[in-house]
Amino acid sequence: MRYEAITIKDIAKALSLSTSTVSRSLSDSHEISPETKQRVINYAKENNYKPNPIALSLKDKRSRSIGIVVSEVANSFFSQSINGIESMANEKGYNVIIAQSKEDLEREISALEFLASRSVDGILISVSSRTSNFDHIKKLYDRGMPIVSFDCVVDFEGIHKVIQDNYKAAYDGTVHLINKGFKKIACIASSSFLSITTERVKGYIDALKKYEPLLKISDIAYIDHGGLKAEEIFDAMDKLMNQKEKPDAILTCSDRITTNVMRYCKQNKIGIPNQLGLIGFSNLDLTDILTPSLSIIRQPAYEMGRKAAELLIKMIESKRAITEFETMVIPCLLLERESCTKY
Amino acid sequence: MRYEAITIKDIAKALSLSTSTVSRSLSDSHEISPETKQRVINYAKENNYKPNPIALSLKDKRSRSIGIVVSEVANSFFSQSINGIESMANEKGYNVIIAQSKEDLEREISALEFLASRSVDGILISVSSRTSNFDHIKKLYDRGMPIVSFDCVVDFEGIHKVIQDNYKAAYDGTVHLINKGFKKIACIASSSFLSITTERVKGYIDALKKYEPLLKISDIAYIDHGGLKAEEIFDAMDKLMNQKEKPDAILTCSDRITTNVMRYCKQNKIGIPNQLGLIGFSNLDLTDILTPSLSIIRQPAYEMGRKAAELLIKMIESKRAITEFETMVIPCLLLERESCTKY
DNA sequence: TTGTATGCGTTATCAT
DNA sequence: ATGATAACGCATACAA
Repeated sequence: MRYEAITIKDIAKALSLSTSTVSRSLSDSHEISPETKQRVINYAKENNYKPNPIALSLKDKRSRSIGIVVSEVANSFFSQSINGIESMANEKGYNVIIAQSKEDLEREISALEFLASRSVDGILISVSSRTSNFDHIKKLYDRGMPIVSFDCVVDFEGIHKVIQDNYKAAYDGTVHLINKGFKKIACIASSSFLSITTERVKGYIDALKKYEPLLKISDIAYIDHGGLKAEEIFDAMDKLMNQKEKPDAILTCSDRITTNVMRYCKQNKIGIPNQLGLIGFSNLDLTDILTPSLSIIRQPAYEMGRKAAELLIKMIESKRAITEFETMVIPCLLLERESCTKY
Repeated sequence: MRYEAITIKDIAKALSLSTSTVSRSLSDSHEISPETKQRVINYAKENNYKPNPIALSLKDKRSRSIGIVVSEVANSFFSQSINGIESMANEKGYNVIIAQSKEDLEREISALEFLASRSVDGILISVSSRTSNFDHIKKLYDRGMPIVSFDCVVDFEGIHKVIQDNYKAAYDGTVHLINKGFKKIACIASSSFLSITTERVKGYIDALKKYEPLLKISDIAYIDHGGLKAEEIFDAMDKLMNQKEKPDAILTCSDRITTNVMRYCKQNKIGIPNQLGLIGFSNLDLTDILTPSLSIIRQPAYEMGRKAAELLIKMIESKRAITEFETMVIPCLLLERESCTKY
């Protein structure tokens, strides 16, 4: 025996009114007599009337819900993003439906279809690290679905993007290592076709160039599948560390890469920073105390989530694209070892 | 210009059929001629027809979505739980709507109302650490909403619960410290009225009792507000460590407590385990390499999420409570320092 | 000021 | 084998 919510019809019957009178009373229409209005409102309140959102959705052709597609919920960056998205959505009266791509293109496509067929009003997506072709997203976008892309962004004409200041963060991080006296700085990044990768790598290279005479050649390794498997990252480290001229420091360009490089160093008894300098993108709680010397680039996950959700809802409610800008850039936070304790 | 999905009506018009014929063809009714059926199916496929889930929801009075209420999405335990919930829900054709209580009773109540009014078919909840009264949940439950409680569970007659083996994990963890030779083991736990707290503390005390002659008196500190603020945990540590007879080891009974005790030790240069033994509940990635001696109790977040979702969906689809059992207990995993590298 | 009728997309129950 | 109609809950254009 499932709970049956009270409807407008029930109220109408109880008060011997028509449904339209009840409906109008509840929406505080001025064309209803004060007494009737009060009677209805009182009865509704007493019986805890709540409009059925599904009926409203059917009528209005909108569900007041937004979909999120990320590769993995159980990832500190994304869970913090979702936190931001949820808080903004909640403020605006939307709810949030989650789907995971698990770093897999097929699953990403079906997640999008799933959300679209669930009639969300709009979608926030950070593409998987295996997504090099954006046709499935463009198709949906072209059919009119409001979409905002964040972090691992999609790149085609017109779509709105919310990103971190990847270039600057990587540049500053590299300079930080240089200032600490490291001479041969390597870089480990994600899939080479992701914009976050190319931007971060560019920041890294530009920093090296600027200080070129001081430095040995650069060394970049790419990890292709989101670094879901630790081994791929360990292999990259093996390769880097077994060279004749091995690096004395590393810039790690994703949460998972940072974590697993630390794990690698631990297992192979490579001291940080005595034997190897390290600065990495990471949103994991605890990285701040991991070693006395680790510096971290915190990604503005929460803020990005809020901004992306705000933008998406604006698009939904204006019923067409916002034209003011296309890409919103949010700065990262460089936590140097000294300031880590403030966290 | 929003994308308008094709409807049964459109198909009917295009093929000069009635909506009922189209509907029946699509549901593969035997009372439709094979030719007509094929024509409809082909047309539907070509035009990418998808039934409108909102219309179905209105008709069937079910939305094929389940709500989740947790204190905080950006928490490794809960994001892993959500991962499990999402994967199970996805398999069963449900989607997942998320709401956060932020460790606040008011927000928990409104989150529940929000979900109920959004017509989810059922709710998974882990109550906030400020929730000592379960009336708001019982009310919803008594009105017929299927609810499964997990982790921080609700306790009233009849409600299904999915929990960790809190007692055993705390017991084993304490014994682990005893076996390592620690003599005065303190315990820091969450709100004293939460079942996870009482169970864990009981495990801790029973372990101490068993080895009593060897050990000094026990020492328990409770952290009341989910440990959202690090200071509360730092204060508890100050108090513990400034006693005449300070502990030589600590059992930390939540993710956040474990993290912040580590942070406290780092800041106060307390070596683990030389100056202080430590074993703690934690699902944070990286804790495994934090110090060479840290042992961890991993909570089965993903599995709990899957089990809880499975149970909830079973309740929803059977349209009444499952009567076989009430509480499902899932074991934790004790990761001792040696085995941590296997993680 | 209030009531009646219609439509949102779908399926079930009647007809035919 | 197919079509017409009602119903799910709500809002609104149209009548009265």
